[in-house]
Amino acid sequence: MDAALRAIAVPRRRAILRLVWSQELAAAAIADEFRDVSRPAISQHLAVLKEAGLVSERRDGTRRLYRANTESMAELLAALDDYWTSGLERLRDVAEAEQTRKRQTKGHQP
Amino acid sequence: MDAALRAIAVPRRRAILRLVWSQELAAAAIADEFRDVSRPAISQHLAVLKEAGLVSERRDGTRRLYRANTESMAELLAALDDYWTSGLERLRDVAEAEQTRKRQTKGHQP
DNA sequence: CCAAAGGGTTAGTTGACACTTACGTAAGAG
DNA sequence: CTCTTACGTAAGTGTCAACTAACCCTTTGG
Repeated sequence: MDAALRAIAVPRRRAILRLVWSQELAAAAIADEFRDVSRPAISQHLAVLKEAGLVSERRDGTRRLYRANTESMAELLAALDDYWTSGLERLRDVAEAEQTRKRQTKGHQP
Repeated sequence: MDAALRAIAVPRRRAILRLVWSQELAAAAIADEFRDVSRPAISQHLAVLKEAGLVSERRDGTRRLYRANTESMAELLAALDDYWTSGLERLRDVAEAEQTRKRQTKGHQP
């Protein structure tokens, strides 16, 4: 959940996600939509989104087609809905925040 | 929406939000939950959450009681739900632009 | 009035990250 | 094989933000 939330916290990545929400698009087609940013920047954003499980990649020759993983997004929203009301995991979250400060670069998902 | 998303993208702030989700808590009481971080840090997080409209502040003497604004959170989730499916008319243009570019590069290079 | 409790604010540091340019790599086309 | 297309990766840079330490407001009690 942490990776997905950090991913969509960046406006540019939300815009990318919206572009590939209802159909597959090649990396170049996505990059062409953002003239104020270089193509590698878009590629890096796509890598973050893929790492967070929010988009899926499919190869077609030299091209790479991206598509939003709407299922993961639905799961994220459902998880957010439950997050605040489930008091049982409060202590775990405090501990998690503690870990974040000490080992800032490492992340893992269950 | 941008401010709220950036606010909950930080694990520490999510933990704070959960603490004040179902109960009012004073700043000191919140800070006491996080032993690995200083009180001013919590105060700054609370300011960010308040700025994003996710928590409300109430003064009681010298103390300041915070509580999560559950309505704002519901609005955020609703806005997220709509975000991806709105503005879909642009996507067709993007797809057509890609097809046009493919045809042009295949037969004619400027 | 004065002092303490509660808590926000400022200055400065540090690490993460969104970007850039340059290079590397895989898959057709000629 | 060579060239081009389509993309990712590496290295470097600048900016932002999460943090700490020190300081500065309010409010209440004696």
